Amino acid sequence: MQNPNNKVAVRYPPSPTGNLHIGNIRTILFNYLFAKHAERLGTEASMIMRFEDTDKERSKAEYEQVALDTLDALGITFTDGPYRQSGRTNIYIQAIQKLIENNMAYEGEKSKDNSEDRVIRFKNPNKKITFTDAVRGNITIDTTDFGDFIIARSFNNPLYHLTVVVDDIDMGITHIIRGEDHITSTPRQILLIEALGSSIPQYAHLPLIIGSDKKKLGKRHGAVTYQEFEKVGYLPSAIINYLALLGWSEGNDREFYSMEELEKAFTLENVSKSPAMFSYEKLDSVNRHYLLQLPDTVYEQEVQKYLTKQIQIYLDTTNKAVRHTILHTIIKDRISKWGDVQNVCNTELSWLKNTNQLNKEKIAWKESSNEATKKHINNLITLLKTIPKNKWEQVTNREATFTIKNTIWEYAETIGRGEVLWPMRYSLTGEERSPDPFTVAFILGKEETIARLELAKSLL
RNA sequence: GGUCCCGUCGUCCAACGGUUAGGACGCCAGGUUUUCAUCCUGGAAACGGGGGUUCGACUCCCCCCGGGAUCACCA
Repeated sequence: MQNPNNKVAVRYPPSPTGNLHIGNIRTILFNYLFAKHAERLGTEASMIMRFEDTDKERSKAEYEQVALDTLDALGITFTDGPYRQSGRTNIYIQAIQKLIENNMAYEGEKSKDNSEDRVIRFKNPNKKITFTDAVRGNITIDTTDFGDFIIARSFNNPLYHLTVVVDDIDMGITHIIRGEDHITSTPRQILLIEALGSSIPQYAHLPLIIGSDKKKLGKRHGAVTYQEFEKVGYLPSAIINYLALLGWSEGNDREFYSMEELEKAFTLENVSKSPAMFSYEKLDSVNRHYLLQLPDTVYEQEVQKYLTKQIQIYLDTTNKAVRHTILHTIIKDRISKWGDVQNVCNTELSWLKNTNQLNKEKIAWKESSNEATKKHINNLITLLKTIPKNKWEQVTNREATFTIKNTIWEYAETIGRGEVLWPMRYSLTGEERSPDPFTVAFILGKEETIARLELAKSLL
């Protein structure tokens, strides 16, 4: 653990060459959690936002804003920045000059493109570097293989390895927490740090998030940027919770954590070493958990944004109890994320608009005869007619559903539930799958329910 | 191919020398007011292989095998 008097500084260094994807976010999240955890223990912690945009060809300002918005949406904050490497060229030039003066770097042969620039190479001392990784322990790599690697295209065109090192030193970064894909480049950065006369920070290399093919998660694995997840309708709390558990656990079987709880529990020691496969199914299930915990008012407000136009219009014309039943009982039971709402509207609620054609063959239950079914429907009509209209259309709660059920139940039990209930449900919806017949009848109202039953009866 | 990293159910994580190897997702079965969904209960499902060390190894060591990352004038 950190000494309370120590400072801790981490950085979020995306390069704005595309939207933040799930791997970037997980790395940033772990940096954030590490810093916050230290802070809770009394250590002064700073999180530095830094855009690494030295690749002028691919970097775009719009991506920076999207990245900032993404972190904001997820509740991941930073204390310094955002900095931009493109605006810090002078610092890099100074570093390059210092290296050249100290005979640790030199101008190499002419750049291979058409410019007049001469590349700057680092004079590799060719030695073995051992560093301690907070996740994996000691790692030793011989830097001889790297040769005199290039650190800048020209004096005012520094390259990645130089800029990260200079920035990390300049910004006082104490902990570099990044993806496992950076392990091999760590020694060459350490070489640079030593040449610049600074001390080596603590490293922690996180296991990669992989796709179902076990390869590093990327575009070809489908939706991987936050924007895509947002569009499909995942909750930030679910994404955070799921991502935190991809490559980390408290050491027990706990499954759910709020951001605050993560801040309290997170330690680098509990980060796992092996890669983690991303599972949309598991994310769905975590998301459903959080969806169910939303307060009714919040849920209703959000779910409306995803309703189909027809359902929205329908809900505007109906009473409170029906509206509540559709939103909370029918839809909520069938979605794990907002993006599922539309599909439920189109399938499980298709019967609301009364355009479903009844297939005569499907009205009767299994081996049941049309004749018997016709009789049951007729009896149902008789029973249902005994329910007063005002009782059917209870506006305060779903009591009407139970009234309908109670009225029919004894008959259904006597004859056989399937024999009676299937024809009723099918006649009302014209669908092989739908909510239960009592709920459907309640929503449809007395007149419509009886009309549909009469229609089905006439077909038999 | 060189170098480096990793290796517990299909997947995500537990068990850090002694457990019937545990939880979750998914899957299967049964149940809960007919169907679908929800919910409940139950079930199948793993220590990559071989040597050691030890009274005792998933846990420690070595070898093999397997998977991945990285080897840019990208970051």
